[in-house]
Amino acid sequence: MMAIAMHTGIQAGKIEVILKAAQKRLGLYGYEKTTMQEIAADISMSKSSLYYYFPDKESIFKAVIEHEQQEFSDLIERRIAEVTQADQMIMELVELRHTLFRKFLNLSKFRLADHYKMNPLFQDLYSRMREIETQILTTLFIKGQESGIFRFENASELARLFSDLLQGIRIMEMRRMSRLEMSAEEDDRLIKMLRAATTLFINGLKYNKIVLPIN
Amino acid sequence: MMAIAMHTGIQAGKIEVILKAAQKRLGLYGYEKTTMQEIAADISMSKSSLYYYFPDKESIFKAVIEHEQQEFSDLIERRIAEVTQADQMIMELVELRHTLFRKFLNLSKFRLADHYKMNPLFQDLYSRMREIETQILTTLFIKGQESGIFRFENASELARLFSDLLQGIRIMEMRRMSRLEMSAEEDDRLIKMLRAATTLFINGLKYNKIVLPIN
DNA sequence: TTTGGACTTTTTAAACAAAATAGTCAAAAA
DNA sequence: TTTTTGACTATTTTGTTTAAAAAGTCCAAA
Repeated sequence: MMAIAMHTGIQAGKIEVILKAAQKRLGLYGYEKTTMQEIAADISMSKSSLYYYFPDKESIFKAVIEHEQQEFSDLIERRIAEVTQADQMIMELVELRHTLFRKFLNLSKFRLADHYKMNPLFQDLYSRMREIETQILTTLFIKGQESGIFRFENASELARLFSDLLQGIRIMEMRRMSRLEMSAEEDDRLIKMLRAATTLFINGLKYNKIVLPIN
Repeated sequence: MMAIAMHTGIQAGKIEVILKAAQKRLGLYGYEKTTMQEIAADISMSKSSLYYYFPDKESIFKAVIEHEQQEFSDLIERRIAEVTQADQMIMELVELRHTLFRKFLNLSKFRLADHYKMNPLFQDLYSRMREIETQILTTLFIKGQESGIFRFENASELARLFSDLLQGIRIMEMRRMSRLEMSAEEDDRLIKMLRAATTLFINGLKYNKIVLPIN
């Protein structure tokens, strides 16, 4: 989005209008059930005009999701700065991450059935988000280690393990759910599971005297 | 298999021959790529004869897998009896479970891509296996609690959390793998991750003074 | 620089035919 | 009476064709 705007000198206003319309359609019908025609009609434009601002359909939705993602990263950074202890920061991260998870679930109608064969587009963005998460976790683990509350080797491996483990809980819990949506109770249950796992994980790290056998 | 044998008085010998042939084909080509014709040909029988011993294709493969499953349960029981401490038993369970996981992976060519849309048949058996695992874990957690090393509430919820978490690690790790098989290094990495998670989990339980917020 | 109408190309959907496979049955063999 | 088989039917999968929908292009006009 920025790249396009920069090398062609297109006004950002129109782009935002397009993205907003795309986001709305994405939330209501999902990627595949939204046509360029419809987006154009929503904002009283011709389809061709969309192609003036974006090279293809994918780019539009990519921009929409990247925007969400950026907002998340910023939020995390701000919130985490408010806390000083590593273990509290980790817990905070888990909470925020879950909020985003729920949001994405609504946003693009991620059902678990779609989850795997999700458009490569989403796959990419999704995995990038997990990279960001792992990155943040790594720094938090190191912070905890430096302040003397955690003991372990290889922070990034540990971060990945933790991230996988949380993702695993999400997937497992979703498999048990009614296929089409997540109820408030199911959501509540999921976040409780995540909290419990996090508590245990952090506790395990705190009092652990042995070197973990990863790598 | 037993049910059929019982109410019709069929000799068990033939049934075992069929199951052995089916198991071989299952390992080589998987469920969908194995035809009744082929199984029959392998043991110089006509297809119709298979239907004398089994009501349908599914039943044959169901019997094959149930057999594996039973062997696993028995093995677990024997091995666990050899250890006295709950935490060691849990670790032992994780190791054995991984062995079975690897075996199934080969046996029925479970790729992660198939994993979700796996035949309902396997879905059932698979989830039953996880039930067994959770059951065993529950008793082990209670045992640990009684001997005073663990502190928590609701053992069965805890067991499910742990079981999910391990399954999640498996899934996540497999997603990163080369699609068609699991190499020795990948297998090694996976079991190390599982061990690390288990160690942390157990440690978290051991020194945990807080009540976990599940339920 | 931006837009829209006419156009081409690619993807998806539907309908149908052909092939492969699961499953049935009655008669023959053991 | 139990077991086996070949000939049969039913169901599922695969492939092909065609029509429709949607993506994407291009150029002249605003």
